[in-house]
Amino acid sequence: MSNENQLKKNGCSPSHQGCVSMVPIFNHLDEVQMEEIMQTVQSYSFKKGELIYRAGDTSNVLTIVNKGSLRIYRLSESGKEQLVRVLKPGAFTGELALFNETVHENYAEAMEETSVCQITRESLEKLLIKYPSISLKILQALSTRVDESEHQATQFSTESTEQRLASYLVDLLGEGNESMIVTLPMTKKDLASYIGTTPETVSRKLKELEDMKLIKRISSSRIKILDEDNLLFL
Amino acid sequence: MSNENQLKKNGCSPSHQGCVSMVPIFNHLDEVQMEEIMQTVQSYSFKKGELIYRAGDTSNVLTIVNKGSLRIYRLSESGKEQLVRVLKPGAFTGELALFNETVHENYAEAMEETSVCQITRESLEKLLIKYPSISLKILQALSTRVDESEHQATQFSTESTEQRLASYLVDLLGEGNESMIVTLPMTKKDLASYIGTTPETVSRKLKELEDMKLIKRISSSRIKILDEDNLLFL
DNA sequence: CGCGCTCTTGATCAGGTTCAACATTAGTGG
DNA sequence: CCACTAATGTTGAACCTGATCAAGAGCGCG
Repeated sequence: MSNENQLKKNGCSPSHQGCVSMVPIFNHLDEVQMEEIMQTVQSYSFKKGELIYRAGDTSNVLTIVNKGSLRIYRLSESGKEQLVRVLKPGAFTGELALFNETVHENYAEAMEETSVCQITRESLEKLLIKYPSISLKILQALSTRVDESEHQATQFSTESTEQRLASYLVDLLGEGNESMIVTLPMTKKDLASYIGTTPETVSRKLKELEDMKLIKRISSSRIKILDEDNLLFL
Repeated sequence: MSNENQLKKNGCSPSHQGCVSMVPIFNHLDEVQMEEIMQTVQSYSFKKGELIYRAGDTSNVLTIVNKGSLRIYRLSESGKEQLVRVLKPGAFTGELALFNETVHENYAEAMEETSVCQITRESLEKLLIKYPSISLKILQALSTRVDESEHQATQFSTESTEQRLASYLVDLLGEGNESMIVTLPMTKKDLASYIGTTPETVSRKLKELEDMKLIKRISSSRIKILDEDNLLFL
């Protein structure tokens, strides 16, 4: 982590307790155990656009998002940027450099005012030995991420841009969203990067989907899904 | 796992010990511990083309390749197949269904006569609690896989087919291969699927690379790398 | 030996990128 | 709070990479 970005460094004070109890990899523990974990994590804040780490950095901490959101992106050999995922509160990153004692391969950037907790390799290893249930939670999270990432790679190589955009919108909708309205959680530029295309194409394809009466654009970032079935059926 | 595919089922007999001791997630343990693990795994064999599991199957085992190789592939929503990776001895699969208690999202198929060891969720959880170092090994392996998979997704979305093919060849070469000759570990058809293109395009691009004097085709599956630097520089 | 594959090569076609111009939005400072 | 600037977003036109279709060659396997 770049030192100039460490705006605030403080032990997790009681007022921050809510944060750790929200974290999926810890939230099965009881209050006493939670308190123990609080002692071992450090809390930091980042302003919009600041990097938590960059590719090539060494690191011995796991970073857990507390509030705000992080943009995880990669640069390809030829220098093009690809948005890999967006981390919301409760999600973590940095596991590659941590567990393999290597460098980061991606970049983590604050998308807004964001606070994170970090736990060092030593502390985490102690916790994993003391509470093996935590490793199961991390194993769960990582195998889900492998799945998501392979799914994304498969989509890139087998489906059209239109299909990828459509299924992204349906994913955003989730289960049981009565309003059928989704709010894009990122700029169109980032969305384009995420689904592996250009902003121009996103713009055109959204218009096409609207012309086909599959969606309706409410505002620049809000879209109403009119025909979920046919969106997936493209 | 499909029952009809369980050709051979036997506890790991001493003659199979070599197999488990080769497995990266266990090979840091001593002989006594290794013996304990042997008791908990089951060994199976599969003939070429047989499926170890398919998408949609539930499962409570982790599958570790012993001998031979497995083809892990996915089907996209539109039914197209994509080769996700090839497992060689020591590698494992099935972690998604195992740790998340959900179904498999991909298919595992024997590429040749292949033997695997399987360990159940219950046995594995007991081992993880008893030997936390095993979870660290699995966490390492999974975070490496997340990285590889994200790297692949990034290549799909940011690099040309030619670049992907070239960097695949360089990856195959690895470090310090004096002969500069790589042997394709799969058919051109699978290679095409793996790098996200068609067999026709693979054929054409290989020819282009040869015309550019970057590679030289020795035989159908053996290729000599003539200019590693410029292959990556494309 | 011959039937299936995979593999190669050619010709055509379409989806998506790129470049350029303009519109819109968001961010900044007076 | 408005005005100005920079960045994002939209639309059009030309171009190009790579997919598709088709036909033939090579290869492995029963």
